[in-house]
Amino acid sequence: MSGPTVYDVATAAQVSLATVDRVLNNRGGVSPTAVAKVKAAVAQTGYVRNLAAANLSRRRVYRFSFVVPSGDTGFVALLLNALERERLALLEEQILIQVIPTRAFDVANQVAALRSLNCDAVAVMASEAPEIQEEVTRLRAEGVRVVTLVADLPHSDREAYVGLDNVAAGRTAAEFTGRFIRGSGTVLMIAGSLSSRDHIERLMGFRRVMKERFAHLTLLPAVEGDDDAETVERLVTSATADQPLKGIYAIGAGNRGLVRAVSALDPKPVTIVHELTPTSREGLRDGTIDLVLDQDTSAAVVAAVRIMRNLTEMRDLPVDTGKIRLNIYSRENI
Amino acid sequence: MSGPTVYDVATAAQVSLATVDRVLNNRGGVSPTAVAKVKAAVAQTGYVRNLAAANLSRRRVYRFSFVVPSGDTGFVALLLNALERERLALLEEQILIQVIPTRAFDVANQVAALRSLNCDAVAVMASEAPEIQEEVTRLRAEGVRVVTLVADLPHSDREAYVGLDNVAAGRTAAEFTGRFIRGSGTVLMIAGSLSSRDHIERLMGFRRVMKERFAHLTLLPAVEGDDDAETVERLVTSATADQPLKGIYAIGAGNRGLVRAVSALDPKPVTIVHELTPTSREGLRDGTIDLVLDQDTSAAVVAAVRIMRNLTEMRDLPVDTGKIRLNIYSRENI
DNA sequence: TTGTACGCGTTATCAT
DNA sequence: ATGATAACGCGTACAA
Repeated sequence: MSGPTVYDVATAAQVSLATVDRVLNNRGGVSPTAVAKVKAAVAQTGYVRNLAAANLSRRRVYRFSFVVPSGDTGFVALLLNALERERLALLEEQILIQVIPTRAFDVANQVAALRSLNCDAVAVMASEAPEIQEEVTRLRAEGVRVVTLVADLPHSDREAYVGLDNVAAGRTAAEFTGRFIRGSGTVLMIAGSLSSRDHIERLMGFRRVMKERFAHLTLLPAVEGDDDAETVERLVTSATADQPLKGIYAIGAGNRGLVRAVSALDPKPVTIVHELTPTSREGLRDGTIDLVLDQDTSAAVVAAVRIMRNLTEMRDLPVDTGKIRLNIYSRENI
Repeated sequence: MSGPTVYDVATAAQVSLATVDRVLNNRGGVSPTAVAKVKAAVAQTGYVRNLAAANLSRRRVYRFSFVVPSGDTGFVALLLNALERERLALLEEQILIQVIPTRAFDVANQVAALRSLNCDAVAVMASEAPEIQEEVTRLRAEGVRVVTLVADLPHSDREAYVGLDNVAAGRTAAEFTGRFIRGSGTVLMIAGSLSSRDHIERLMGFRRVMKERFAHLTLLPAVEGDDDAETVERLVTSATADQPLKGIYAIGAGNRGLVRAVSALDPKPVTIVHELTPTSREGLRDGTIDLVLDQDTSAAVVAAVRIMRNLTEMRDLPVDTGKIRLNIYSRENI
């Protein structure tokens, strides 16, 4: 009923189970003729390996760590939630995940977190600092597979990146900003930090499309909001003191402050932000925010785990893609 | 190393393996005291079931069918591709999927397909005809679990629907149409068929938001394009003969014809279509199409399978949601 | 280079 | 109502 097994393959190939196994998992040490016989038998019987049985038998336990900034609001909160939601289901598949919170922007702390690791693979969300890159190479040298999460470390030894194509995200933001704005005017870009790679990439994409397709709009120099509500609020308020704003692209966190500032403006600027949090959702609903560009945190977690599993399993091979789809939310589709 | 097993639970609870199993999978026929003991033991030991072992042991083979219109272009082609892509991975989890192609709009043919079924569950994408609804009730009576795919049959005995929230899709289309269009003017809506529920729902949502938020735009009566390129092309051309169009919302298939017609127009109307196919992707790239609303076919297949498995497994219980996320594609994020 | 035999954790089939 | 025990299909020592 349930398909041919290794045993069937063995009989068909006239060899033993062990030989079949060696061929199937190409462990070597098998005569060419035996290899051929087994391969023929596999083809003939239509054998497909039973994953459940395989996993059970070798009872491997995967130990994966997630090193992410702590935080109980905004995007990281969503990420941590997603992690907790997935935890049990993953446990049933013998995947143990450990979440190691770090302090955002505190490189020493993040390095310490990476140092204390004891796992098969790790997903890191950290600043792009030399110390951290070094830590990554060290981990890799020790045989730990590492993937970056949300913010890439492209010049490190990381083997995969899971997250948005941030340049594309910026381009998309620009496209909608440009198409939503009536007439000409000025646009403000607020990054969280200008030394954070993902933010810089978003800025790049945004600027480029603005220049290519919406040259009638003026871009103010990008400012840093420190991912902090108060700072963001202040920046918006002071920018509007000089001239009216037609558009705002908020690249980082601190949307609570943004919403406060924007709702006080009379011709409301077209406002596009990142990450679908309770705050941005509310902003969408009441019209303060026009569009939310979101990266699905559950999808990110799932993708990261899948890549880490493939990595620790096949030692490398299939280059799994970690691109997370950019979700666009507007008032009508939240 | 790899966590407590049923055996550990049994010892801790001072009962046999069989009793533990009965409690864990609530099969009944266990004394309340035993139930309590087992539950306590589970909590105390921190037992988590090993999925691989479970799957292996019950070696159930799930037989799922997908009844979908045949077609080698457009949306169904994407769906069929997704099905083929998933097939192998699903096989490894003892899930056998069979795809049964039908002729679109040919009710007799679809009924025949449903009649010939031999499986545990089926995902149907079919017209909303009484004969089909009847067939669904018959299947259900025979113990086959049925879910609808992409197009719902809400008044049938189907147990779940996997697909878009079509009203929300229509609302979203309207929002972007309204925001992209400059000034006032008229908008054309082309459905595939006005007796197809998903299309009607999209129309509803579109009309409602247009009326609520963009009353300065005039809606032409919806026309039927029969999901056919030639027809769609003709409709667009004849509509523009009467007046210039500011916007087009194409709800069904036939985008090749749409692209041909639109690219001949000089002030190009804002054009929003459904499903990311090679044609619509190309339209996005060359500017003929402004936005593509897409439902991820892989996601739909995965969701359908998950629901069918849960359905055939737990006889009902967890009301799994089959809502597929609406993906919005523009020129900058394809 | 090849083969044998046991164990993985769960479910299911028998008895009791 | 409860318990013992045999599969399930694969990986892997260990033996030959």
